[in-house]
Amino acid sequence: MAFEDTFKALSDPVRRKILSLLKGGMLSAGEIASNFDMTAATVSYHLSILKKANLIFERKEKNFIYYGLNLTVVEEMMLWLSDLKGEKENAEE
Amino acid sequence: MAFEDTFKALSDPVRRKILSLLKGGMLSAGEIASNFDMTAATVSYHLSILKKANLIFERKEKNFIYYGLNLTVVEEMMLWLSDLKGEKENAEE
DNA sequence: TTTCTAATTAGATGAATTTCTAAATAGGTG
DNA sequence: CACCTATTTAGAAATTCATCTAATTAGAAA
Repeated sequence: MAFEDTFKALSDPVRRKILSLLKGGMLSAGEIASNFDMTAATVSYHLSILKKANLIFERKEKNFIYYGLNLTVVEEMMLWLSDLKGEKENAEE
Repeated sequence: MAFEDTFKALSDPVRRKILSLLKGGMLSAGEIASNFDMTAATVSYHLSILKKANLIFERKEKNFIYYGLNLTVVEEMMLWLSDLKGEKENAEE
């Protein structure tokens, strides 16, 4: 839910791969899980972390749950990173 | 040393604060540590993780060790993040 | 060379993370 | 309703992580 959570969420390779998968469009929990060599429960755990970090959203349809990318928080991360770089060239402290 | 390590390194608030401190220029391990409420040993541990992730470099001088920002890997992270965003608008996959 | 200062390494410990299996929820279908 | 399918939740085990204290390394200075 906070900045902190976004960085934490991105720190795991499984979660980064989930986000990459979702670049192609929304996918159900099961479709996502089929890309990994781990149980659906474990993937569900990772989805919950991405959801808490606001990196994905869900839409229920029938008895499926579809997940999609939410990129608004990614902007904030990029701002933080470019600030790290920016001050070097401009040296306007 | 890898992409993985960069994200992991950035996932901790102490380490992010260290990077922010270094925006102002190089600092010795002791100067960095004085900004935190933890032992120098612990800060040293965080520095070692940032170093492994290639986010900082060190220069020894007298019996001090000065640390400075290394921003080349930050570029890679930003590319990864903007790719996440990029494919949405262009939809060229 | 002995001592002081700066910093890291080693080892221990508690907390957080990732994973699994088993059970629970919940929406369709016969 | 009874059952099937999709997914999550609960609880436990294994691993990783952040932190501390104590010891070590290494350079500077007396």
